[in-house]
Amino acid sequence: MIEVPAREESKRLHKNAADLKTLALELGLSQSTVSRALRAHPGIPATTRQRVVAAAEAAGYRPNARARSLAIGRAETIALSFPLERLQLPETNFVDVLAGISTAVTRRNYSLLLSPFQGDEAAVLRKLASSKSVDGVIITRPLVEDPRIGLLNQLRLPFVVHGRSEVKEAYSFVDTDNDNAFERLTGLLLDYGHRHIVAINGLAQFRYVAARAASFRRAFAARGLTPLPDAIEFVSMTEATGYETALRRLDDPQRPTAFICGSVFQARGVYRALGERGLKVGVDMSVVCHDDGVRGCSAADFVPPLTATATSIRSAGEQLALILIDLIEQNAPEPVHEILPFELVLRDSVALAQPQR
Amino acid sequence: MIEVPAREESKRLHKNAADLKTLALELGLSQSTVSRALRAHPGIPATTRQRVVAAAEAAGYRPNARARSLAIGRAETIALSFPLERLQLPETNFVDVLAGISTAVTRRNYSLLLSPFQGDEAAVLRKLASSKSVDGVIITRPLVEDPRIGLLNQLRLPFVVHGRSEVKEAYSFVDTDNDNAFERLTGLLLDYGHRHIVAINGLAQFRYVAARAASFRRAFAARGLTPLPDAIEFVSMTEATGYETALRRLDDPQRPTAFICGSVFQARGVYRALGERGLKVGVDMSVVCHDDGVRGCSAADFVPPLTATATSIRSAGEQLALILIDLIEQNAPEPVHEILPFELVLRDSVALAQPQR
DNA sequence: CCGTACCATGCAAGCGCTTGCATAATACAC
DNA sequence: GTGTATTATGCAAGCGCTTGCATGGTACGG
Repeated sequence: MIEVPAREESKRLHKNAADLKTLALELGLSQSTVSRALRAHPGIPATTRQRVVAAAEAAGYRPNARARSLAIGRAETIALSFPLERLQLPETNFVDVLAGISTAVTRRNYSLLLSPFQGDEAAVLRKLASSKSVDGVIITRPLVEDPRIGLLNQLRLPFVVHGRSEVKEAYSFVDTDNDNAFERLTGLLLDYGHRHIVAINGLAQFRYVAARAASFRRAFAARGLTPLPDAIEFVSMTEATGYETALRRLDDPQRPTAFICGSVFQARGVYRALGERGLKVGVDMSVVCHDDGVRGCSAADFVPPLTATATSIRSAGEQLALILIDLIEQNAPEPVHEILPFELVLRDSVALAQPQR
Repeated sequence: MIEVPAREESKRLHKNAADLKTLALELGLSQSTVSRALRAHPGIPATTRQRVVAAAEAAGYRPNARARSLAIGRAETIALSFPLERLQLPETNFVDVLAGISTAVTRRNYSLLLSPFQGDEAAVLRKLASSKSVDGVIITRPLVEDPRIGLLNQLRLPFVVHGRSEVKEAYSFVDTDNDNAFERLTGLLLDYGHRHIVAINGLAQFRYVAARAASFRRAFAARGLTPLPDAIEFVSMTEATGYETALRRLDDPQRPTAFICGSVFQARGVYRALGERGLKVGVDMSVVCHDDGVRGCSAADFVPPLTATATSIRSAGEQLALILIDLIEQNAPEPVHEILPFELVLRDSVALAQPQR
């Protein structure tokens, strides 16, 4: 029996036991037992566990995360690596992914470290790996041949990619079904009789852009048709480029009858251009879009409402985090590949193609 | 002289020295010296330092952040506590703050932990404090009487508030100059002859909302006028509420001649409502807005462009992080109060009030 | 050549937690 | 009553770094 001095007793009331040691002392137990009790290790009888848990709660004790992570060799933290610009532009997709990641990370009792970079992402990844500040990392926007995949494999830092790359190495990813979404949108316009369709796509370096371009052509091919050689525009995903591109194509003597946009932002720009040229969406011109936008900047709020393929970017974020944590905890020995479905939401932005003008 | 076995030598080439110990061994120095050299402590001669730094770089060595933070008692990490919804809605302000925080945190060689909550923020803050995962926290959207301030002071967790509260306790904050911005906008409309102005404000529980309401009245008072009793609407900061509120006020027999909005989102809703009622902004009706929006959803892109007060939310974020880190590192013993200026950008959304209808 | 400085480096004790192994205590079988 | 399982708990060695203090070595003035 250990004599607990009265001082200790009063201490318990006054200050939160910040310490495993103090807590153990107060309970008259060893640190090991207390530690194991808190983690519900087998071999600790329920009565002891309850006593310990109650005391910990009363004292407001929580294990020091730094010490714990040093001891167990894991930080129970993952990082999201991203170019800082994705926070500067109104990249709602990114924010949506972030929301999904946050949710899942919290649910699994992990923490999320934000790791923005400007310029040299590889250096940041190297630093994350060698300083062991996180157990794994999520990377986004893979290039067609993305060097980060090789690097991370070599650094042995668990990672998951949002999107796919064409590299031969093994890696886990979560991606939306771009391939079929763009094909579906294109098919829709073709079935409405449109032939001169302009696809406002993203920048060619990204894999998903290539995938979308291919899907576009596939939809034509499936109907025994061929798009015009300059049907696809490879530009950035902003309102401004959507606007400029649309304007340029509208002023072309060969004016298209429909636009497919890669994002709501581009679509917003297209709407603006059409407005300026006095063309009514869904009457004089058809517009569709991949990416439904997020609440408040949503395709549904366009005037007229925009027909679009919607995917839950948020759940992509959740999957990314969950898969990464599984990878870290070895629950998933094999690389995981997940392709999320999309949904086509018909609204009022598509008209039957004019017979001929 | 220590005999370094050949194996060690080859090891150096093959695998990155993950360890202070190994690195020290390779250099024939003690851990202390290597550690101090890397941190550029005084007392380590330059030649030694260079040798050590070179070896560390060659080996790709970076101190284990977990061990370091345990040893120094700091995590060199701060958290941003926020309600998860702020990532779900297109809260561009929030993202802008986040961008600013990210930038500053990175610049100071700290890390940023994202700490979203749903429901009980106090519990999350308590956990952050007791598990010592971060050295400090940024909180946002203070209430008029915000209990978090007392809590954090009591937990002795350094913190900075984005915005102000009315609590008596000491705390550091960064805020925009809401007080004067709303007054300026109101004054502008009054000077254009408007008298029946509706202010679409935020929810009353937030301190900045109260501040804006007061400024609104102050502008009237400064001209010997009084706003109508129901001039101020306390609603949420979304497009939908902007729309609904505007519609309701437009259909009121006492139709206002001008609207002031608390955010671009509300303003977007107002524009939509006006469109539906066939009213032309800047001709039949005047609209101004506090908050310039961010690129791509900016007041400048409205049709017609929206007159607004602009503040750099991003630099608010930077200040928040910098101040917090100073607080943590004791560079700022006193609470810091920073009020950021705004700028009034005149565009085309304001007309002279009709003589009388 | 000695004493005092000062310089360059090392020793070892933490930081607070986890965990393999050991140990005391109890239960059970015979 | 003895031997063996089983149970409940403790010991102590880390995890990899920092840092106060100690130490051996060199420089320098007298």
